[in-house]
Amino acid sequence: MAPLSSGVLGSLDSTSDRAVFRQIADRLREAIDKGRFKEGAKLPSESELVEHFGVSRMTVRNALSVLQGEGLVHSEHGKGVFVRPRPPVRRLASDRFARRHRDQGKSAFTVEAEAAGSRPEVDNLQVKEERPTRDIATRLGEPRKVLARRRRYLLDGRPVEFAASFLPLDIARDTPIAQPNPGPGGIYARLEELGHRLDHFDEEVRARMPTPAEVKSLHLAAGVPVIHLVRTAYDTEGRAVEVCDTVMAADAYVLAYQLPAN
Amino acid sequence: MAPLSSGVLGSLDSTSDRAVFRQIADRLREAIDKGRFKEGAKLPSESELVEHFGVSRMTVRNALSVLQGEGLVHSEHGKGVFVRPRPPVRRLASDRFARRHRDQGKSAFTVEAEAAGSRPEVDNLQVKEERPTRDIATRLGEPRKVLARRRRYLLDGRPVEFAASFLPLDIARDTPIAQPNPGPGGIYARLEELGHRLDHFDEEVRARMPTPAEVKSLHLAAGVPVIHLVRTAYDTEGRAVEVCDTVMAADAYVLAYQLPAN
DNA sequence: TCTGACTACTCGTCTATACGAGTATGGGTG
DNA sequence: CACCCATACTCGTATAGACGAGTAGTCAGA
Repeated sequence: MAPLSSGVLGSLDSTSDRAVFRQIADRLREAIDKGRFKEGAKLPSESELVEHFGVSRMTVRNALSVLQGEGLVHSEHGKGVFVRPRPPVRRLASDRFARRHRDQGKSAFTVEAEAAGSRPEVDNLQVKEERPTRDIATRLGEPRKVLARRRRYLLDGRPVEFAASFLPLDIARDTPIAQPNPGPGGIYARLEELGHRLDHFDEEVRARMPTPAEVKSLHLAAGVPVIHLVRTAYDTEGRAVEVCDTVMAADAYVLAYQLPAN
Repeated sequence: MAPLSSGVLGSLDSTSDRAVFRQIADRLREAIDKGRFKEGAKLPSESELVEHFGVSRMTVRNALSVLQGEGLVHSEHGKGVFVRPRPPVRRLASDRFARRHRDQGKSAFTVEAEAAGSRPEVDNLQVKEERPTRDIATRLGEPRKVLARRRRYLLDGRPVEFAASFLPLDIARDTPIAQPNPGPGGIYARLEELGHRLDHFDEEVRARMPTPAEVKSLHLAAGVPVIHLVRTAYDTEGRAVEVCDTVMAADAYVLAYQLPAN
């Protein structure tokens, strides 16, 4: 075990009443913030930190778990603890569903990802009829059944987003929307062809910690929240024609909106 | 110590290769999800769980820390571990800065909060001139100095949001905007009076775990992310006249946007 | 009646130890 | 040279114990 150069991490203040594991977490955080450990770099191993600070291993692990909870580091079994690299973020512009972007044969996700130099994939495609949840039913005007379209999006092999669209069955049944691939321009183009000219979208944005199922599905590291976005599409008659419920890995996204001032 | 009724929490599957502390966390999570422990209710104490599951205390604590990280529970020293209640959320509508909402004497925050039956407070008011950070300078068109207005918002005594506005000094110096209270309608009303008619806002929304400073300032519980919103205001000449950098407790907010479909 | 001490509970912190499982490396064997 | 395996490192899980500190209730004494 290589000795830890003492300059990189300070030592503890035994007179302080701050808990030892918090002091260790502070020192490591400072070192990361100051660039002494760069993105992706390996932190000293637990046993090195034990020796350096003269504490027990559980205390060191406690300190590291603080940093994990902050999303600063992640650990890899058998390898070490590493500074978590910031993944490239996908910018979602508020006009991404504007009619003028619906002319290509590819989905918005595919077009954007390729423009950004990433390799897009869509996964877990599932289309079926079902009973809506209370929330979805309320938003859609209480249809008895809905068409549900679920899919997972990946960038360069990494899952980043899980989306579920719900449409009243009387609109979507026996249309291209009920097909796995609804065709160029996506389901919004199909809705307009079916006479539901879109007027506007409502989007609700929340952030929270992921459920265990979301951790699994999106391969989320500790300390990464999710952005939960619920979009409702309205036609020109004021009817809600689709609700899209999306859960995104928060470290992979920034949402951009442009709002008029009047 | 009252015995724990065995029906509420299951027992462990010793044949499973799922870690014991994860199984305990699973059982507690299920019990919470099914409403067997309601919001604000006290979970069994650590020693009760130790006895019930026949494991060591550190294993129980490990399980509880999983639930803390998910934002499901919070612990209070000397009292117990409780199901985290969901605070009332504040809905931020995308038209909240529209001109028609700028006629009252009160700030948008105050008006909204009182309409929702909450007691609003503003805190830590600080107005000063300073050198902009790299990011702020870029967004504002590289002014040498800016006027910074910082404040913290509280609802019913709980801090929920921390906001910092930055304006180019050549716009804001020696105007009501440089006063602690800029007057009715806020700084946007003052900007328009000064001839900077507002055209639109750009908003960027991110979510992440809070820094230790944010945890302290917003009194955040473990497992609560923050929403980071950066809004840039543009006048009709296309000039960026203000950047507002806002950090919100994610469990207290939902952002609502309305987008045109064309 | 009020107050303060005592007690019994809560979670917080820390130590010491043990074993298991994943990863990387080097060296020996075929 | 290619492969396998031993080994030594990583982190993951779990035990048992100790003490500290915050909370709340009881009970005795002023």
